[in-house]
Amino acid sequence: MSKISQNSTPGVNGRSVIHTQAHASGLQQVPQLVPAGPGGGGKAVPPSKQSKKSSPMDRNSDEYRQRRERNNMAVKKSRLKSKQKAQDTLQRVNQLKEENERLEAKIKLLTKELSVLKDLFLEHAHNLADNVQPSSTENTTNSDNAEQ
Amino acid sequence: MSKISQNSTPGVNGRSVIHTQAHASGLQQVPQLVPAGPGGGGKAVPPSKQSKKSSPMDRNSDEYRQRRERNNMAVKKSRLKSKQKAQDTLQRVNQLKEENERLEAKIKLLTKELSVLKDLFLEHAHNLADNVQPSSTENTTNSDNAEQ
DNA sequence: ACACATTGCGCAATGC
DNA sequence: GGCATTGCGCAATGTG
Repeated sequence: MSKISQNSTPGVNGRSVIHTQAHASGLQQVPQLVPAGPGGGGKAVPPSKQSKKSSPMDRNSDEYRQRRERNNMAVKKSRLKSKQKAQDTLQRVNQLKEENERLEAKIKLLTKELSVLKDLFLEHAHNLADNVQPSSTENTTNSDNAEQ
Repeated sequence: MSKISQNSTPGVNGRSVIHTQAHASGLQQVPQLVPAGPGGGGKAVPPSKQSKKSSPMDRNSDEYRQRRERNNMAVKKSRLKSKQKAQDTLQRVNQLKEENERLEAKIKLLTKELSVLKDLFLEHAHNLADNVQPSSTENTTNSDNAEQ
């Protein structure tokens, strides 16, 4: 399933995306294209409000580019980590399932052992009862266990 | 290696992003903005090569936009599902952990019970060996059962 | 050919 | 100011 892709070019400084703002609230109007030409100044903030601090953050600036690249790395890292964790969790499930089975088996064994011993015990009691005197305390010495 | 498309198109009014293509590879190129009004002359594909089948798929076309929107929905859905699954898995872990503890407790109990019974038997054996008859010191013949 | 599903990736907002 | 997370859209690819 799925493969990966070739990565971004290392040394190449690839300005690529324009991505007009449209984030945050999902919807957005104002097409607002930022010419952002190579030498073009990023001074194209819409008249609505050029808030955002006080600088539209030129998408050309080296600093911007650097920040982006760094963030991209961080994102990649974070996602990798996340994926790893998910996988670990999945593994943990299997592990627990296995252990569960083990325990269940052990319980079964112990239960059986117990049952045998109890039976022996009962038998013995009966013998005693038959041999010795039929006292009045040995009659309903029954204790059956019914586990689920 | 590397290459593929590269075009740009305006984000146009209702739409949101511009995204000057740069996927798959570290391409770049000037943002090539095109006014691209609603019906605007979007034809902005650079002369480099409009390979890709035979249609650069205008980012303005309604069809393109429709496809995008649909895909966005699908993506959202898929991610939600994925997240849900992850959460379920996490829950499963807790569930299993709980059950594990339960089982472990049960084992402890059974083990103890077994031990008691065994001791009882041992005592008996001793009595027999010593030839001691069951005088009237039977008091530990008590059976306590406390299972759940 | 076609529609939806997945997935890698970059951007931007936000958390810390 | 900086990395970490997260929602989101795009495009490539997978699947039926």
